[in-house]
Amino acid sequence: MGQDHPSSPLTLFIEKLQRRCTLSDDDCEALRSLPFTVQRHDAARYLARAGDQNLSVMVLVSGYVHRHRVLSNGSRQIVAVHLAGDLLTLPHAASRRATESLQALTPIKVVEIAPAPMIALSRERPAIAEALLLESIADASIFREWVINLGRRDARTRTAHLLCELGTRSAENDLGDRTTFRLPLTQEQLADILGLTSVHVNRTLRGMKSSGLIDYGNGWVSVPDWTKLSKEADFDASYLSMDPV
Amino acid sequence: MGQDHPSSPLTLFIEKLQRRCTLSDDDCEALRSLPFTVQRHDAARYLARAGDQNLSVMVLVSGYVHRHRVLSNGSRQIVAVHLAGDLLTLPHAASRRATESLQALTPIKVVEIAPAPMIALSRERPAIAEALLLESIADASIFREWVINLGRRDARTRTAHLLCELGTRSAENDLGDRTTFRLPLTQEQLADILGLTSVHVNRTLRGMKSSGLIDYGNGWVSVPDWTKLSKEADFDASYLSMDPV
DNA sequence: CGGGACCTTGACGCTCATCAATTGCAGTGG
DNA sequence: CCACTGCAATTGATGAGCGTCAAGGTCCCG
Repeated sequence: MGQDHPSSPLTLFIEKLQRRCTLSDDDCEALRSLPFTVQRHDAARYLARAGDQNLSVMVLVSGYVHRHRVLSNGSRQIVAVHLAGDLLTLPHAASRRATESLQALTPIKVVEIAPAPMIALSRERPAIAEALLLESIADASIFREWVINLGRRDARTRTAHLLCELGTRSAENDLGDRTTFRLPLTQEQLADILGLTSVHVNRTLRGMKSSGLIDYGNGWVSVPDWTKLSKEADFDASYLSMDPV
Repeated sequence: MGQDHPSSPLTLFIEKLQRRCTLSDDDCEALRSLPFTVQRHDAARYLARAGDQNLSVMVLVSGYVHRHRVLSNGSRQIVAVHLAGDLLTLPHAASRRATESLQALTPIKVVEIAPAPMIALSRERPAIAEALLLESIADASIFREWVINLGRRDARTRTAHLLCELGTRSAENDLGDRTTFRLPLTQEQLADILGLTSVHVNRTLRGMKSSGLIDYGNGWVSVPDWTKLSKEADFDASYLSMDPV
């Protein structure tokens, strides 16, 4: 369906893959010429629900998406935040049944690809299979960092760390500067990422604001002094960058 | 240069891969005939340290290994526990520099493979590339579950959930029954998995023991009533099993 | 101008951390 | 065989960090 020239909706995604490994022009062209559709969705729309089966492959073209689970005690935990350029459906490639839900945070555009051609392509082209593996490994690296964040950092450090990560990833995905980035999350959603309550997130953000660590409001964050914030956050970006340092 | 017949040290690993996707006899044979060495290490020995570069590919043949990071405030978080049959070095395949340390929990045997032949093999054989991708996705699924565990479950539920996971994974890796499995972790190490203190882990385990939820001691756990434990744990094994349900 | 998200703030309580002993147990060497 | 050592498990007392409950406040939008 959609096939913009010169910039396909997959451009951000392909550039992200190329930052991790080398894809030939042929490989990129093959990706771009996969049959796909572009879907638009409103904020809060579910792209998948825990338990869903037979999902298509989805790449986020613009906007923000989160992945979460609601527990039997009624609480919710967000396990991932996706930015434009991210591949959303790696976790669904292995198990038939999704274990978490995908939901839009903002109005979004998503590319949908049928699983079969995607699988066929990655079998034909080792470079693409490799890129997907590296993508999955990069995701896993972020999950492990979240485990560390939730396990061993207090509310303030934990919050600061999340902001550093999102700033860095925004910059990496070409969404701007790491010191000024969009944060389309309510304090309740931040709480569900950080394993806190919205009340405590509120106090924590307020504290960071009054210390001049961050400037925050209206869905945007700006960081006056990146070094200061990343020190408070115990943040080391190396878990995000896959290139040789 | 061990090359046992009929059971190669890679048997457990290959069987695990085959549970996730189909490998032809040729594929398996190709894996088995990769040049490798078998290393033995004592408990507490480091296989890799945060910051290390150029690591070889390692598969755990027997024993237990954990992956952890020490934070600047001195605390430690364990982000993974590996059982016999697990591939240990997927995270190192992408970034040159390890972000966490790998350390033996018990005396272990490890297969080491040079990265280059492994990479070459996965480029030649799409099925092997696919198996590695599925392995990585399965790992990531466990990490996300740990995020949920740390973020939104209290000490008792969280501990119960970990035990359910380790029981299930032990059974999956052919190390026995899910209701009676080895747990070669001190209470301090459990605390570093669960984001708690060893004191609190002690009280929690004690509480679970006196409720008859588990029987625990001497590096072993046995579960009198699996249904009861998994209810307390809010445990749903589907995040571990990659097969169609 | 009214309703509905979301943010903000205060008072209070509980889970879990901290600090500090004590006990048990396995290994080691005299 | 029995001190000696060292690590892990256990227990108690106290307190901090964060949760809970409840009540506004603010802003946007119809």
